[in-house]
Amino acid sequence: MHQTTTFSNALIHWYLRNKRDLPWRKTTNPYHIWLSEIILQQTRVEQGYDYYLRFIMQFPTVFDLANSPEQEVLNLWQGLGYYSRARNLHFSAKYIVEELNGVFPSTYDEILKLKGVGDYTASAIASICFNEPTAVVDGNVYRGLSRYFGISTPINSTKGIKEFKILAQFLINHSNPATHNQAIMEFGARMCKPQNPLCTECPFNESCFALAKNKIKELPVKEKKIKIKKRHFNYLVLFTPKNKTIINQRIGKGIWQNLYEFPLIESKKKIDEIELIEHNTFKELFENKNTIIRLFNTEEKVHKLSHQHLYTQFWIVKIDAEISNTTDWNKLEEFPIPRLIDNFINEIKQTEIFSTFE
DNA sequence: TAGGCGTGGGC
DNA sequence: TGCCCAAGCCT
Repeated sequence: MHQTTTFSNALIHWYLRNKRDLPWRKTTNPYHIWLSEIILQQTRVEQGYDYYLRFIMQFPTVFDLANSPEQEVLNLWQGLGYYSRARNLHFSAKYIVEELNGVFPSTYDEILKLKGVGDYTASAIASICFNEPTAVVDGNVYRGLSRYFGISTPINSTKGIKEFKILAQFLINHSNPATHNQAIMEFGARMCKPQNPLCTECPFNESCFALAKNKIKELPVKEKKIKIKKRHFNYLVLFTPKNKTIINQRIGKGIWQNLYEFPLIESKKKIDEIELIEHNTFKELFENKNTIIRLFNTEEKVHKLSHQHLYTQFWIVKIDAEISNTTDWNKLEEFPIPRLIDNFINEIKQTEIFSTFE
């Protein structure tokens, strides 16, 4: 017990002198901490920082979040990725308001029931906001513990997940779990980094297993590599005489659920204009219409997701008459759209294709 | 349970 | 360039 207290005290001592000044570290409001934790899942601080400030601004309380339409939440989340986080955030806000009278749950077990909240996030909120001594185990903690103690159990195996949780729980400082948890994560993020950790200035460098055995680069161990799927996307980008286009919402499972995009034709491989206009989706939209088609990008634009590479062609389709179910080009910003589409829109707005309609 | 789910930065 | 990684969770 003495040893573990020493470990935590050294950690906290380092943290108090080296921690970054971050907005979510100035509050213990569970709603705010919850927002920050969801935003920061699999996301760097620098990337999530502005999103956090905008969410606090636009949805100051859980009631504001619960009472907004999902589309507004997704719109604010746009560009951050892993959009199920935003959908679950909104779902859980409604649950808190409707089932819990707007009172944020105050124990690990109750917090864990929120959709989108797993072991890590429940531990973080319970410790930071309610002083419950439940240890957080995120990527930083896996790395720090596996290196310092020399644990080579794969961190993404069932066995490893259990093992590291038990160790982290053993090490936690019961008199100050909030600071301990934030300290061990900050330590992994800033000192025991994945590449080029700062071992020479590390407070644990005299007793670190990985440093002593020269195994910094081998730890932590992660098993399996994901297989990248290749897909070919063809977007039909309509321009009508009155500056309208068509966008659809993605429904069902898969990527970008509930976000919007141009009409999509997916193909097994790269296709040309002949194959495009023979496709049913194209016919349903434009058969018997006067169309002028032009491929916007001669090289397929490759958009890389964590599990898929999207080889994308944007087809400009101009017609000479208005049709139904269109959206004004100037109102696209009201819809949540994936980065790939957003990038394209910003690009085309700078071309003569767009300016001829202005 | 293993696979699916975004985006951006670092080397 | 290609690969790894980032305050994970859901099904």
